[in-house]
Amino acid sequence: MPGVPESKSPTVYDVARQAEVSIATVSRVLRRPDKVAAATRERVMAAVQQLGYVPNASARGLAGRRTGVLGLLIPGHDLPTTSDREDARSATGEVAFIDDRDGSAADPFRNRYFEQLVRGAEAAAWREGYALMVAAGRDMGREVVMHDLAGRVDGLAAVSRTVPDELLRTSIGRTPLVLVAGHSTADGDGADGGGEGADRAEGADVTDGTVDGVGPRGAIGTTADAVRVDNRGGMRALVEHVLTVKPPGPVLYLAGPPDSPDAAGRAAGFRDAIGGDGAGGDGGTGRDGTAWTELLGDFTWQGGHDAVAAHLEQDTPAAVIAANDQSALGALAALREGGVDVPGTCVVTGFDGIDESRWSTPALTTVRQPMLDLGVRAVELLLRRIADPGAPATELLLPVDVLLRHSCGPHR
Amino acid sequence: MPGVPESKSPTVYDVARQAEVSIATVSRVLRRPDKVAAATRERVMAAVQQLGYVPNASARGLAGRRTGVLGLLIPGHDLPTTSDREDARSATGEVAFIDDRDGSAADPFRNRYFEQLVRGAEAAAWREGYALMVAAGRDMGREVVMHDLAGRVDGLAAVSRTVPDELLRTSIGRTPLVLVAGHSTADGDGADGGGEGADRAEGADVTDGTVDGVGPRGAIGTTADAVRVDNRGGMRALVEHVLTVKPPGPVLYLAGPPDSPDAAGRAAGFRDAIGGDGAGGDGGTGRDGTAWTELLGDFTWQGGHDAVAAHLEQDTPAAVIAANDQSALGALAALREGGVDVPGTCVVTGFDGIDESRWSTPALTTVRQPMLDLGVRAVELLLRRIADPGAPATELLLPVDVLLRHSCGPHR
DNA sequence: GCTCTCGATGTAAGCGCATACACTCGTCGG
DNA sequence: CCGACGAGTGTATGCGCTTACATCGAGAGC
Repeated sequence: MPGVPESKSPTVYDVARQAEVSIATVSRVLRRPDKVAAATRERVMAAVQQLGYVPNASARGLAGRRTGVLGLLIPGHDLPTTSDREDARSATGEVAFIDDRDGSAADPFRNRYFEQLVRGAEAAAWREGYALMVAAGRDMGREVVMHDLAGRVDGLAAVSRTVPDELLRTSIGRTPLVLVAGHSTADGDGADGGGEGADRAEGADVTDGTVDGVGPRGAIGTTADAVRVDNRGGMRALVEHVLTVKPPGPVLYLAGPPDSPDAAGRAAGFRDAIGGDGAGGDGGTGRDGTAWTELLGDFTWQGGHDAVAAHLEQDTPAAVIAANDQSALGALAALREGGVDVPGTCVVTGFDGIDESRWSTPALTTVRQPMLDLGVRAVELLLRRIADPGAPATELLLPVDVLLRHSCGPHR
Repeated sequence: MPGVPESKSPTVYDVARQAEVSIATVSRVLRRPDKVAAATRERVMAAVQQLGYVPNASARGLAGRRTGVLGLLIPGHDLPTTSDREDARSATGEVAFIDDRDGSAADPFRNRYFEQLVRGAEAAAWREGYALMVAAGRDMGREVVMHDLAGRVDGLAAVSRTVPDELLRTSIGRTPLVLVAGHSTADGDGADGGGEGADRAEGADVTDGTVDGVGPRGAIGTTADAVRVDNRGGMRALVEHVLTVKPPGPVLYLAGPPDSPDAAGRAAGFRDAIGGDGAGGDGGTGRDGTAWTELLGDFTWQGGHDAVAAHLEQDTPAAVIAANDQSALGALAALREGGVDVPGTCVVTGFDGIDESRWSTPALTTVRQPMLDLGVRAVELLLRRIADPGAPATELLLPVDVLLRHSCGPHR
């Protein structure tokens, strides 16, 4: 290519020569323009433009001892569909016909909330002058991912349980770390089992280096910051609302599996709201006199359906509070089969905000995790930690969004 | 903190000293282990472990003249909800009650396919030893984003129309670039208006530095690689399928707005499939004798509904092929109102694969863009370009997925 | 008129790593 | 027994930038 200076990218030296200044001045113009005389500044800027100079981030990172990059580790696999469908299809290069009559093929990443997380984190990072690097935790080579990532970033936000705590601790080394409570069905959080008061729902910073090990903060828990979602407070708020709008009559709480931290947090929220006696049992009378019963579910449609159907044999509830959407949808079906009008006779609520909840009949009132916010807060926490590595571990408890829909009747 | 070596991160020098070798050997152990004697290698690895050494990516990038990072630029805004809901909410720290009876609040990023794109790109990048950096194009400071990004990555994949072509060209400079056709409703592609043959649908590489300027490749088009989605081929395949399963009777094509490249590509696909005469008009007889009519829609529910409702006054179609899902859903409603059984009397198809299509009654057969694939291919193309900067611009046309659902009856 | 101060700019020393090249020392063919 | 060879390792340089420090002038203060 004769004549065309297709050469290497220009460097500060090239700019300096062009502008007839030293490289230090070039650097100053770019980093702290106020430290340079206006005339000089303009001369340098002109040279930058003219040469199409783009600062080399590696060099900057090396010299400045910071990369200006934050990492976000989300759950994921190794191109799950690539080796199967994708590659096969692409090889033939033909349109694929997919039988989606059961709705299963619609999306390989159902309820894909991570886009929100990424966007929130990216925006927050950018706002503070950082770039965002994303990586998916994979089954194979996790150490490699982590190791690699750790060397590239100034700090790392990891969706909890994406990689084992153990690995986090060893691979990460000195890299600031923030744990992010992930999608509720994919991990545990909200296991706020202790005796904390209602103020935990206020989203205030809770400084604690000694949380009891439950939840996403295991072994590493005591040394890492974390952003969590307030399952308990969300359920409490939801139930309090339901109590004001439901028809007169008993309340049914459709619990989740006992070993799920999510289920535990939500159950605690329910008890907070219903109040009264029976806090330790499976039923009782709430502080406002409302009778309530707790049924054991397993987070599945069938489980919710069967439990409620069985219960209908003996009693008709005025409200079914389910610990998640799937079981709420099952309950909805059972009520329909039992001829119970929803929301006229009985209101129903779910938890999680899965896509299906929006399209059920009636549409399900549910609770959504603030994924965008999670991303934003995680980054904010991370930046705070980077700024002050010595600060005590902080836990942020984010309030949820309650989505009021038809299944709990007219609102307000 | 006395005693605790909370010092800086260890470097190759520390490892070298610990293992009693030179830094070159340490580097070799990490980069090309086969070049080092087994005993030495183990000694070094032990030191690495012991010190918790993590290579500094900036230094590596500087010395190696490559960052090992690819950039992905997706459309987006500046925390759209942050300054409003998020910040307001977080300030109070309380659970937000959102009236979602109309379904509008369910998700700030409806039909958010970008998670797929990111995952595909990330996985493909990782597979080749690269990390992925994502950035959202924002209204403000685009130059800054681009400039910054350009200095950080070895190559950049940009969803087309995320930033102006102009900016791409100037900011990017020498950085390898691949354009990615974005979500169909957000940008244009498939404007394969030229006289290309059916082979364009085969997903083969199409080498052309001289595409007519339509579509995402504007001024910069002739110099950048691109990955596109085959709207035309997708519609053609879909229509061919419909012709084999529909009841006897005429076909209605519900077109999109004339100025949309998407609409143009899909209309062309329809004509490819239906064949016969009338290729230039708004109706005719297909090559298999099927009568067809084209109605002008505008991609909206109402437009689809009204057009079909009006048409029903004079004729009952055996198939309604809509240029997108929204208008297909409108058509579905009009048919229901008109007492036309779907899919018994008339089959219906959409295009785009929006969430609603899955939950309509009957569920809508539609076409989905292979976002995961798009991400994978974009990265592959990018890597190819990085490897051979001098290669002619390549355009990849990806086949779509047809999601067969109840609205087009029993399949096969 | 001379020193002092301070703003503007230049000089030069790394930042941590990869790698070309030099060097050492067995091994092997002759 | 000697030189060529090659595997294994060390030395030294530079990647492009930031920044502490030195330098230089031009007013300000006396």
